[in-house]
Amino acid sequence: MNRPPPRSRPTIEDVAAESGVSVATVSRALRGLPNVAPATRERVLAAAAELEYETDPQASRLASGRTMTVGLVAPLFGTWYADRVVTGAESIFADAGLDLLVAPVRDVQTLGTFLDRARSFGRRVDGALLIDLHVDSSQSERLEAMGVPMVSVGEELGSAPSVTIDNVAAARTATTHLVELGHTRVGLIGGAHEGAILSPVPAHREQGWREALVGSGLSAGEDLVVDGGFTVEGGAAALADLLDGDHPPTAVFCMSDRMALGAMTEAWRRGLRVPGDLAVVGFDDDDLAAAFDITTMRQPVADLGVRAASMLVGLISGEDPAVGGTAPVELIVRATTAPPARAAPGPAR
Amino acid sequence: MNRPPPRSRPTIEDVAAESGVSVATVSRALRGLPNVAPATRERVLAAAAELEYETDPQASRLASGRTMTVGLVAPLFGTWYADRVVTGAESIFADAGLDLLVAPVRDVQTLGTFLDRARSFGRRVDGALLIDLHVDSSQSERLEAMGVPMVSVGEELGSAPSVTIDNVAAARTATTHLVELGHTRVGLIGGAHEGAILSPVPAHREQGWREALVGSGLSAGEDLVVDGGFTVEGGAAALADLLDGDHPPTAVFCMSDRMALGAMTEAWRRGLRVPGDLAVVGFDDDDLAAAFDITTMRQPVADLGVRAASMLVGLISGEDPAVGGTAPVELIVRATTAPPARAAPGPAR
DNA sequence: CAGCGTGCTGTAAGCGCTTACAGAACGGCC
DNA sequence: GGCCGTTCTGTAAGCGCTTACAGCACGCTG
Repeated sequence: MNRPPPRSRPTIEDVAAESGVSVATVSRALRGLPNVAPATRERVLAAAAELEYETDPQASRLASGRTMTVGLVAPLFGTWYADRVVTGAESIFADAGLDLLVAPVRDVQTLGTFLDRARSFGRRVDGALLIDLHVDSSQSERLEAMGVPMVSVGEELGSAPSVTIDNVAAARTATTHLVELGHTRVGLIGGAHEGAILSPVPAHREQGWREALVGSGLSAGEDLVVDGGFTVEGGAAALADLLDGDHPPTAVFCMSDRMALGAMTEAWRRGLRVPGDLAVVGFDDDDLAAAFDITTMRQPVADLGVRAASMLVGLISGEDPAVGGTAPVELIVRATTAPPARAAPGPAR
Repeated sequence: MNRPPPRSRPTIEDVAAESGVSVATVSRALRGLPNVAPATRERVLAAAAELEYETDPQASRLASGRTMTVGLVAPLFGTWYADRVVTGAESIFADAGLDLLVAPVRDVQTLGTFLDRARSFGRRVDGALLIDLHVDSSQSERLEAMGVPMVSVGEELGSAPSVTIDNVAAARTATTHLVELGHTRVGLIGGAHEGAILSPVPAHREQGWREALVGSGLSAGEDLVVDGGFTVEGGAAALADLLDGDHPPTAVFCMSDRMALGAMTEAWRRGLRVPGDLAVVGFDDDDLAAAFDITTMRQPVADLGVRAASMLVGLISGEDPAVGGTAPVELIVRATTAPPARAAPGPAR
């Protein structure tokens, strides 16, 4: 079936022989532990370098009980969000010498199969980063079965510390921006996450939208709320619904940039100008927001990754369970917001 | 019967004791090896189930020399392409009991750091899947240092077998589609991959475009070729260049759907109708192509992932090095292509 | 009935590290 | 000088599996 490695690699014993010390000392020297005389350490390091020795990770893992690996539980590929989080996190993990084992979880089904083998997964990692993952309480219990420290990014998740943003405040800021421009009918394009697992995040954003409107004495009626499914097409369809209503809005706050883009294309198709006839605010500040010059709420996603990774590394090395954190969200005003045409009639542009 | 061992996790020895056989037999039974009497196997399985025994992966790896892990080396993390490939590949790997270790390689720099530790990475995996990764010959050499079987997806890569598409033929098909509609000036929006590592793929697609035009006696001049950098913004800028030229095209073939989308928005901004005033063909059939109803060349990306993963699993278990494969590409005609307005004047629609 | 292949099981030697514990060398202190 | 604390180093016992090899029982064959 399988053949052993082509050439026998040097073992720790070879290094010990080469440098004239015991394997224990080599192990200590190589790992930078104290209680090794500087001269000895140098000799060991030289020998290791000369032999091109590299510690066997499997042996080290078995002996130490540490896997030196962290799990990434996420809809890892394909989403801008997870990508940015990982971008931020990976260097932290790399610095800590931790490998990245992924558990792609992209829908209810893959989540189920993951949860089924959570215990097994837990044996392969020292900790796990849960990205944009929402589970109910029974699933949360199965998650705990992993038996390793975890940190959640983007969602509050059971007892695990989390790194998130204040979605209510962010939505309030976005909506207030539109209100301050003079809009009095501000639609909301949101929805449940497509994963079909109900996340509280959309609800929080809706709450922020509502607070901003109600606080200004404006309507936050149900006729202003449409589900866009967090997709481009959904955003387009949602705006169509909104515009076909009795009392269409002059502005919309979308819970994602992709939906904002969808809404914009629907507006264009109808011959409406953005922002002249319709102001649009997105959420995320992803690559498309930049490409289409969309006013949006910028999440410091890479930074969330950094924070979460640092926290996880801390937990793994036995530090006190941190309380989690909330990162700031910033309004980025670009080309898709302006006062309503009627309120401030001016040159077409 | 009832064991009150306050032990942490059960070991294989516990299972052996419980089922009254030796650890060797337990090991064989659990792994489905032959030479185990059916009755014995059943007894072992029952004992393992009762004790909730699960093989320790680290110990197994050390003893067997197999890591039961594959590496995922992907340059454009978070891209639709890598996402689809992994989606296809993961179930194959899961079925083979292989874990997924990722090496995010998103630009020249991360590629460099990865190559530096390629040897080390190779000790942690039994094989590697290289997604959309292009390297020059010296880098290719460092890749080989991994010392494990590899399969490349999307790019020909040194001596590793690869699973790709016929980019020349695909581009030819796309361009021919436009020519057959009656277009005589067909622009090309392409470019090098953003990774700044030169890939032969764009060159192949350009060749296909050229072949189609030249074969029909049409111009394939340099003034029809613009670099769009494989981004939405780049696509928009590229089309702007094209349209500002002396003899603008009535159709463009874009090497990616994202650039096609960019081109379309630029056309819209100028008041041009797609496909009426400008026909557009993209490449990939990614999520945006569907959302914007873009005519495009569909790559069976998930299928590439499946093929590549299967091939890699084969290689790992010592099968003959397969020769790689070429997957079919399909023209998906949607709403962005039509005969040129002048050639076939018709209802505005 | 000796001889032998076949099918199953057990013994035990690793796999290459980490780490508890013991030992050695040394200097300071009473 | 005896005693003790410090530092550094070595010994060796695992970590929990896999697997080469040996052994054994059995049924056939000649």
